[in-house]
Amino acid sequence: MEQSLGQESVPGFGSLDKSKVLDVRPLRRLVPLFPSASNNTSFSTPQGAAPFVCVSPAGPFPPGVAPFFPFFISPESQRPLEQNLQTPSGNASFVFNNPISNAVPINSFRTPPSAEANGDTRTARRLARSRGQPQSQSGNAEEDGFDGENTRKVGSSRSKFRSQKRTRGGQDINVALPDVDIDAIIDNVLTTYTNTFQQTDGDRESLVYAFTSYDLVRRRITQIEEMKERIPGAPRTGRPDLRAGTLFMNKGIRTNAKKRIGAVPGVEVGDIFFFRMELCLVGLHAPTMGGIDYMGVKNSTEEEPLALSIVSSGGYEDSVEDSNVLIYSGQGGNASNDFRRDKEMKDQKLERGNLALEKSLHRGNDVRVIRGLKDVSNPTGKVYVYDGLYKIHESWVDKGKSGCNVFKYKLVRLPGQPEAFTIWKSIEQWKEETTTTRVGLILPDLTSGAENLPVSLVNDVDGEKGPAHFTYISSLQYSKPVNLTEPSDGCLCIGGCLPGNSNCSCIKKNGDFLPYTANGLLVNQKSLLHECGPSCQCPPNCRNRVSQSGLKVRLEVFRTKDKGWGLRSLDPIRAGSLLCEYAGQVLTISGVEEMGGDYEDDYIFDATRTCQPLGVLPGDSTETSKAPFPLIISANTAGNVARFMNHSCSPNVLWQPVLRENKNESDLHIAFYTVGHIPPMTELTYDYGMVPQEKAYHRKKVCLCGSIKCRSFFY
DNA sequence: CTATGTCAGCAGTAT
DNA sequence: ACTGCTGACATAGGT
Repeated sequence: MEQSLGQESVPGFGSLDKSKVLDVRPLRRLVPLFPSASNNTSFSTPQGAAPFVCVSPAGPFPPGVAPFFPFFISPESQRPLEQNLQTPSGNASFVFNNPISNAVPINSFRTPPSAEANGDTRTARRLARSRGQPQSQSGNAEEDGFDGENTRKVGSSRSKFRSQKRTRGGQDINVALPDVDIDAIIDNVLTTYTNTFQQTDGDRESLVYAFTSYDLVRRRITQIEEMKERIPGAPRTGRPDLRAGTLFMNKGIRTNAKKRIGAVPGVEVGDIFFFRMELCLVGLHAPTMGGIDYMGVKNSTEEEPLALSIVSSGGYEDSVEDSNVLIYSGQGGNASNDFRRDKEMKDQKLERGNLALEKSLHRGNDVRVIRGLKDVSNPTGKVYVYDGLYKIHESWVDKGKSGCNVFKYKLVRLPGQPEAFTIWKSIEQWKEETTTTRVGLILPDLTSGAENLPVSLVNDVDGEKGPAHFTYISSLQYSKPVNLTEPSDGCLCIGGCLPGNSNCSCIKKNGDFLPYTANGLLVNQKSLLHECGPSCQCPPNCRNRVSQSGLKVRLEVFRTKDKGWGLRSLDPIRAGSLLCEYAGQVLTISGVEEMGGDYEDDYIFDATRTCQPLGVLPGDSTETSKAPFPLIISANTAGNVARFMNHSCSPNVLWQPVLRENKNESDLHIAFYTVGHIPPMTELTYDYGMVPQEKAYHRKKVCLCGSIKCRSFFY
């Protein structure tokens, strides 16, 4: 699918000699670096680019500059600074361009009832939703004891596992389902939320926390659901997005529960979402399915409904060439997408959302627009982009396909807002055109085909023609094998490892969980992740080999304003996605120490470094990453895109030690996963962390990440 | 592999 | 009680 893209879209670089290494100083550092004497080599870019040798010292961090929050930030240039301002005390000090008028509580914002009321009254029986596996013809299907009501509660006296044998395609598998207490996790999230955050509207930090925890819980529920899928008769919770949503809404782990006209505090133009429930959670758009959100607003005389936000998902043929204009169809009339009613089309009526849009046209209030697009990484799914405020310019009635009346509304984007949807359009073109005229493009693929996707190199900031040249390798290079302390054997899952299979030794090592969801998202950060490796029987596409599959999103090395080169993505990325691993040459400890104090390498990844745990499910696992043995990687002369990732004290990417099963040698890798959803063109950063012992190759550097949590230096 | 169909879901609004 | 620009999967149709 994606594999073919790489070579074909990179014309003219096949002749490049990847073995040529330019020796120039790295750029990601914030300390002044001056041209080294080492000369460039015969490597030449089409533009005759000179290797980059120097990064100007960055001045003191300018006051008032946007603090860096994880996973929401669009490129700085596209953000109005004042939107990110916060007082050090954590009090929200957002600047509202649109004063909130007539904020009204949502009447269904329930106060948290007792934990028992949280949805378990339902008897979700979604039985024959199998993916080809035989359903309950096995005799013991009914006696498994899953009673639906208590599955998620931790039974104090219950055994840790409920398991049963069943045959599947002649192969005996043992399905185990560890008890997981989602309610306890939620309670922990709630405690952190209420204790740590002010929850005043406009506090982006609490919004980010609620939002990130939501997806963590959603992934966790998904993981458990995928195990249950393989146990006949086990009750199915159904959609994890809704399930997690209900829990969060009922507990009040959400922001902006009051409806309002105009901008929503804490939500920034360009923020992306992957579920409609996420829009509800942050107060951007309340209806879980409906396309138009509105509320009654008091006029001088009476109350009238006004439109607040719309979600445009292309379901009603709304598209228009100008991406600042949106033609939106009213709601109603199309009974065809609802099986409960007849399939006839009807005339739309001027009621509900349609009436609100009409009133908003006359009142002239701002309307938030969320654009739904097909998600590249997950073709069945959608990604929602908050495209900022629009105004309704006109409305009319059209005849739909079946001759019925359809209301149409023309919305025009307010000027002066950060770019959001338009940048997506540009990216679409950049990716398709091979002879692109993109400003600042230096190389269409700096990997020269070494990855399955091209990685572009751009600089639209200054005159630098590119980073120091290095050999592009996509994984680790060992000078000699390292012996494992505990030699281990791989698993025997010939068809691939499946969730809940307690016979799989790799799954066992991960605490009986397959650490990834079916679409390859990391469920949670672990101190050490066990993937299948060379000694396993499973195929390369095994679900427990996510970090081995190469790049999945279109990455780009770009020139930052003050931090040298950086890494970003052209594609939107879901929370928990694999980004890449840290490739380079594995150094032996003794080898490094022999080099003594003179050894300087800014491309060192030392797996003994420690970071604040990130993206960890509260109450589930609070471990920080810990490698089972020392691993020092140098990407100085050979490495991959990871070497361009800058440090941040509020990162949007986490690193994770991954052990791939191998009998005789160590096969420890460092893989990077996204903490939250990341919009296109957002710089990707991780926490370089602290090192236990400062050595020659750990030089202290001044941090300019700009986060309110900034520790001011890193290694 | 793209389009259309099926179906349970849920928050919110309307009655 | 009713509504809806869901979301995941299944099936059908196309190249």
